[in-house]
Amino acid sequence: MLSVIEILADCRLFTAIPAKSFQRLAAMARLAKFRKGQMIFRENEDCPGVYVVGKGMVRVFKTGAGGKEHVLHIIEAGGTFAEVAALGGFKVPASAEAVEATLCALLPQAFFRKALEEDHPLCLGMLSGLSLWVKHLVGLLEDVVLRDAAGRIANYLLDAPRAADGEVALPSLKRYVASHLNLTSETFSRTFRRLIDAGLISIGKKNHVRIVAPERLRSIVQGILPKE
Amino acid sequence: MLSVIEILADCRLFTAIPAKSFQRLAAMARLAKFRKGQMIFRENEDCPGVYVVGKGMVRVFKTGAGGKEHVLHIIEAGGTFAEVAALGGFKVPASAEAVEATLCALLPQAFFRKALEEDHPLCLGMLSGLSLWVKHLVGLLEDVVLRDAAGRIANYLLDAPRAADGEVALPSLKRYVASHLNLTSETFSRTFRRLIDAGLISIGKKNHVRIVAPERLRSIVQGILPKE
DNA sequence: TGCCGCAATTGATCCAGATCAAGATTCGGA
DNA sequence: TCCGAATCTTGATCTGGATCAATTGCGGCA
Repeated sequence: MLSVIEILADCRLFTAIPAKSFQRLAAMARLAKFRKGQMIFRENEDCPGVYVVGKGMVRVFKTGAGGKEHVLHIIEAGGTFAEVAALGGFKVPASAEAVEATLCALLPQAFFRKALEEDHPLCLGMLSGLSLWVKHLVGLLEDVVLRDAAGRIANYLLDAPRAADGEVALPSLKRYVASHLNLTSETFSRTFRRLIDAGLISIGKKNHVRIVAPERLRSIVQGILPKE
Repeated sequence: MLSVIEILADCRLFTAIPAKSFQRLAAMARLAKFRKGQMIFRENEDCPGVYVVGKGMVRVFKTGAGGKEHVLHIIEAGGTFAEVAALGGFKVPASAEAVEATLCALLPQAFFRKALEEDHPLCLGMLSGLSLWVKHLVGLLEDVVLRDAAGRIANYLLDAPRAADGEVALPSLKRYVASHLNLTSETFSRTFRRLIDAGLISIGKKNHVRIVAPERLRSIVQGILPKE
């Protein structure tokens, strides 16, 4: 079983902070455990604090009229969520659910804000973390607004972290990836197929994708979609 | 002619910071003037620093394949742009153009980052400013992804700042508002008309809109769209 | 090993909003 | 005041992706 310390040490957001700040964070954190499928919080609830994922997977999503969902973010080990609401002190703007059994470290909101006020390096670290998050959001927006289905998928594949063998692993259900890209799973499936048939990618085993022709993928991202 | 001090004093982002920090910012700032239609910077250029608008209007937008544009943000007096890139130290992720003759204060990037490193209260202020910006972006994303044309316009009108007489002023060209909501100006025009015909809003003079039935508008935002 | 249930694929249609194409207004400048 | 250019409106058509509807595939479990 992971400890709070281990979880925090693996978190990107906190890698750049000095040992002393780290100690203080670790001291205030507590473990939070969630079953597969369990809701962590719902849109508009008070923000409990900053969550750091140690193990498992969480999806953060907005729900619209008629129950339609849009996945804002899929967080795996080392990632954080609810930082923004904790920082700004407002209600959480989206819902979070554990996609599989998940273990998190929770930095309670009040403690966290206090630490920020007293700890300048931590503050700086958070600033650069946040600015990355904004960049990511702008990228997402760009995706949804300026690219077609093939472009979004291509962009997603090129941006995704590659495993050692050069393949990218799709996180959990394809359905969630589709929603993240604002596509239905049907369209995702069809477009994915077209990319395979065109020889741009091929599937390895079990949710793994091999990128065969990165340059051609890149041109799709730019909006040059290949004829059928 | 506005001075740097006056511009900074009117800026929301810097209202919460102590006098001393303010002085230091003012000392490093310089004025930047732009003609109507002038480009301020283009996507992927180095970030010159943080711009604070004192007078005029700036639109920040992304350009996609085939020259399609999407307006991320329209900034008027008191607003800032390029903060995120300045903070994170990366290239600007979008282009900026002066929609009308515009006067800005520019806080050069290197100075600004230095100030952040040494000035804790400033840092805290920026953090909460940034968290608001993230919230705004998430709202935009929600808009584009979960709402139809009528819902987006209704939401925009309800969120927009009201003038003293309860009317909202559309910033400059309708075309830019449409692009901000990811609509063509044709669709914007048509949908706007439907809202007027349904008696939810009415037009005052010169780009001013009166909200007649806020509750009904709100229900449209939720996704209940009124029959023709 | 065979069944059950969820996910993924595939096919057929539908629709909101884009695009194309004219007019109608508005506004700045001489 | 009038003119020209740009914006805005309105109408007709087109289309990417959504929706509806079966199948197919796969992983866990008794």
